[in-house]
Formats: sequence, C-alpha cells, structure tokens
Amino acid sequence: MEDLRDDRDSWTSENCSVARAMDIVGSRSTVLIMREALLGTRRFDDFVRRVGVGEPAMAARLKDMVAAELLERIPYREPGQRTRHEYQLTRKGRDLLPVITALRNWGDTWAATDTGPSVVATHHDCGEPIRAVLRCAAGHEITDGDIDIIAGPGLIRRD
Amino acid sequence: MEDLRDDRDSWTSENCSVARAMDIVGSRSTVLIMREALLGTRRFDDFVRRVGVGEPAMAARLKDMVAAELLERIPYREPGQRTRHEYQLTRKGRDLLPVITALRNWGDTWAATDTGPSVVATHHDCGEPIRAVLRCAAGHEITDGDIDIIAGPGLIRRD
DNA sequence: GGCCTGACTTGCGTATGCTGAAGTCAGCAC
DNA sequence: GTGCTGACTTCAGCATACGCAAGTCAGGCC
Repeated sequence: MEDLRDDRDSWTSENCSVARAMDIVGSRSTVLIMREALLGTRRFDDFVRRVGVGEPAMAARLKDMVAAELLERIPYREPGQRTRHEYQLTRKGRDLLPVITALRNWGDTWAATDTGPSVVATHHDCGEPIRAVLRCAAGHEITDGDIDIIAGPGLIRRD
Repeated sequence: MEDLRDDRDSWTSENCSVARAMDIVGSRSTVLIMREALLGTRRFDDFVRRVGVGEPAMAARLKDMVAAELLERIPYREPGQRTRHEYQLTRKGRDLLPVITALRNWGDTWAATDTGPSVVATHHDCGEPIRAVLRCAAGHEITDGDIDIIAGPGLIRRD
C-alpha cells in the first residue's frame, strides 16, 4: 500500500478524472450556468439574464451542456402559450452540487467582499449552513495530513 | 426565512462567490497545476512534465497563481546546487482540496474510462476512500432536497 | 573559460470564448 | 395577415489560452 506521491515519476497523469471533469465543466460560464440551474432556472432568457452572458455565448454553452448530458432540453407548454423548451438538470448535472458548493465555500472564505456572502445554503431540517467537507467511507472526517494516494485500476505506470 | 429560489428575480448574482472563485481557478491548467501541487510537486520542470502544458503556458499560469496567492515562490538550495525557486502551496491554495476532490469524485463517476480511476485518495487511519460530501454545521449529512437558500449579508436586491 | 542545466522568455500561429448588433423563425393574439 | 415574443442564429471583432521552436540567462562543475 505504497503512497504514489513517494515516486511521482513512476506513473503518469493520463487517465485523470480531474482533467476529464475539467474538459466538461472547465469554463467559467458553464459553472455559472450550473449554479443557476441548481437554483432552479430552466429557461433560455432567464439563464441569459441571471448568468450575465450574451445570447450567442449562452446558446453555444447550453448546446455543449446538453451534448455533455448535464442538461436535458425538454418541450413544455404553459396554458395558452405555444410549445417551448426548457433545460432540466440531469442526474449527472445535479451531481455537480458538491463541486459548486466547494467552490462557493472557497470563494466565501478566500475571495470574499467586505459585505460578506450574498447567499447561504442551509440545512432545511436544522437551519445550519452547509459545507462541502472531506469524509472517508467509514464516516471519519478528514484533516489535512490524513490522506494517502494509492493506485486505482486505471493507473498508467511508466517503464 | 424565505427561500431565495422562490423569487429569483428579486435579487442579482453580482457579488457571487462562485463567480469570484472561477475568476481565480477557472482555467483547466490552473486546476491541473493545483492537482499536482496537492500531490507534492514544487518545481517548474516537474509541473511542465506532469501537467502536460508547454513551458510558456506554465510560466504564465504559475505567475498568475503566485499573484493570486495560491502558491508562494520560495528560494531554496540543495547541497552543491545553486539557489533555485520552488512553488509551495499557501493555505489559500491548500484549501482548494475539497474542490479538487469533488471534481475527481465527479469525474470518476461521470467521465470514467472503462479501466476505472487512476488514483484513489484514502484515509490514512482506516484505508477507506475519501469523498467530498455535503454536511451542515450540526453534522447532518445532506441529501438532495434538504437545502434552503437564504440571504446572506452581501445579497443585492433589486427594486 | 567553457559546458551544462533548470528556469524561464520571445515570437510566432491557432483555437476558443466572449461581446454587441442585427437578423430569423415559429406560432399565439388580435 | 400583422404584430409580438421567446428563442435562438449570423456576423464581425477582440482577448485569452495554448502549442511549438528557439533564444536567454545564471551559476555551479570541470
């Protein structure tokens, strides 16, 4: 059970999940669209207004995100209106909530304005603020030096 | 204690911590450099080789990251070598670990290769894998619909 | 004094992401 | 059929990020 950091040059970073995740959600506007989608936004013009990017950029980004299966483009019809399309979160998209939450926590701490955070996510049952924290599968909270990095099945070794 | 999602257009997303975080760590290579730094990499040429970006891009990115105080450029001297500089994580940089971990978790689940993940972070004490999860300050684990979004002190209302 | 190495810098060319202004298109309301 | 609206598309034009190739520069080693 050797720690991979001890011999960092014996393995490569091809097949890295962080890199593949960044290929999909790596742009600023994609993350901000996810922020809005997780707050409940679904319609094109609401995304444009609330995220603050132009229509052409939004159309391109939404198209990418539907192709990446973060969002689904679904027809709907309000009474007396014609059929429109809305962008609904998929499971894959909704699973980005820990990423967005971790980013928001970090921004609140390290890129704060002097006014403090604009919004706070709280636990519905008890009202306490929510944070993204590290836990092992046994339920232990992780503190800074407690981590080992070990090989997974997809590790590519050199030599 | 109204939920802000109920009237999304009564407030704006200026002063958003997610957006400010993305302004600092929003590019693919910045995240991959953080991944390497968190694995212990410190020297310029190691970053170039392990992250897989060219020297000019790496020099520019490291300069930005030092300016953003994610890394510190520190002189050091190995015996019999001349003085060099290494890039050490600051507290601000190290605090991005939950973000990187959440991204890695998501990539492992939703952007996996058929070989499985290349590396796994485990708890040193018990060996169980580590994940970024959502918890409230009272220690409750958060499940999907359990979240309220409430106003913070920095919220900017419309009208 | 010349070589070597690590850490860059300079100088291209290309790709992507964005903006702003204007145009398109479908279909309900009148 | 004309207007209106939401949801785009098209068309410049710009800034950033990146790649590759080559050049620079400092200082210990021989």
